[in-house]
Amino acid sequence: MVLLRRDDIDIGQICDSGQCFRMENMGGGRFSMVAGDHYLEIEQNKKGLLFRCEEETFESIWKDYFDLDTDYQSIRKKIDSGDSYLARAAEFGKGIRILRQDLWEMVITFIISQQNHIKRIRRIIGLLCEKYGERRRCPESSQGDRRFYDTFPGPERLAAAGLEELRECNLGYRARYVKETAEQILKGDVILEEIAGLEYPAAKQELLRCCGVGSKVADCICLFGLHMLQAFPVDTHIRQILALHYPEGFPFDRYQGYEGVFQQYLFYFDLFGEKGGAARDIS
DNA sequence: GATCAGGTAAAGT
DNA sequence: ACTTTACCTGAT
Repeated sequence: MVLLRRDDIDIGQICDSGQCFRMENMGGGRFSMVAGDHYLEIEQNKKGLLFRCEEETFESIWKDYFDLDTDYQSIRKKIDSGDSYLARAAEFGKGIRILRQDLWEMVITFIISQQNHIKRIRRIIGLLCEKYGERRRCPESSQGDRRFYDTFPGPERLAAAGLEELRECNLGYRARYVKETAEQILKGDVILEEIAGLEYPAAKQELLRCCGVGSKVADCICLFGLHMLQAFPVDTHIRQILALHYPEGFPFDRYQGYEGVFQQYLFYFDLFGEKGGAARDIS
C-alpha cells in the first residue's frame, strides 16, 4: 500500500480524459485499472491517493506510469495570461497527467478509437481483452468486486485471429486494421522498439505506415504511448475548439514541447467543462 | 430514420 | 496532389 499526499493528480479526470480506456470508476473515489498485464486499484479522497499495491511495485511501475516526476504546474505557468479560455481549461483539468502507457496497446487502442466515442471504445477493448488476452487473478490486496482481469493481447495473438472472429468484438471495419497492423508488427515490417528511439516527426511517420493509422491516431500514439508531449492530436472536437476560440490560430510556438498537454486540457474542458463545449456552441 | 461519433483507406478528380 | 466516399456499430 502506498499513500500519496498530493493534489496535482486526479484519477477521475484521467479516467475520463480519453487517453486510457481500461480504467474503471467504481464509485466512492475508487478506481480499478488494467495496464498491459498489471491490475491496480486506487482510492482517492481529500487526504490523497491510496495505491493498493506493494511499495516496490509502485516504485517500479506506477510511479512512472502516472508520470509523477513531471511538474505539470510549471507547464501550466506558460499559459498566456491574456488567454482566459486556455487558463480556464487548464485550471479545470489540472489533475490530468499524460500517462506512460504501453506503445503496442496504444497503437491498437487508438486504431479502435477512430469514428468512435469513449463508451464504445471501452466496450470494444474490453471484449478484445476478454477474448484474446490472458485471464489473471486480481492481487490479494484488491477490495473491488472484480476477482479476475484480462491482459491486453499481444501482436501474435491478434495477428492469428480470424477477421470474422475479431468482428465479434464489435470492431466493425476496424477489424481489418487491427489484424493487419498486428501482422505488420509481428513480421517486423513495423518495429515498435525502434520507433521508441526516434524523435517525434520520424516516430509519427513510421507509425503512419500501420494500417488504420492516420495523422490523428499517430499523434495519439505518440502522445500516450511514447510520451511525446509535443504531439497535438487534432480531432473534430479540437478542430471546432480551434475554429471557435482561436480564429487567428492557436499559439503553438508559445507552448512548444508541451502542445499535447494543452490539447488534453482543451479536450477535457470541451467534454466536461462549462455549459456544453464548442461542438454544441456552434450550431 | 437520418445523422454522427475523438478518421482512414481507397477510389475518384 | 488534393477531394470525395464508403465504412461497422450504436446512440440520439
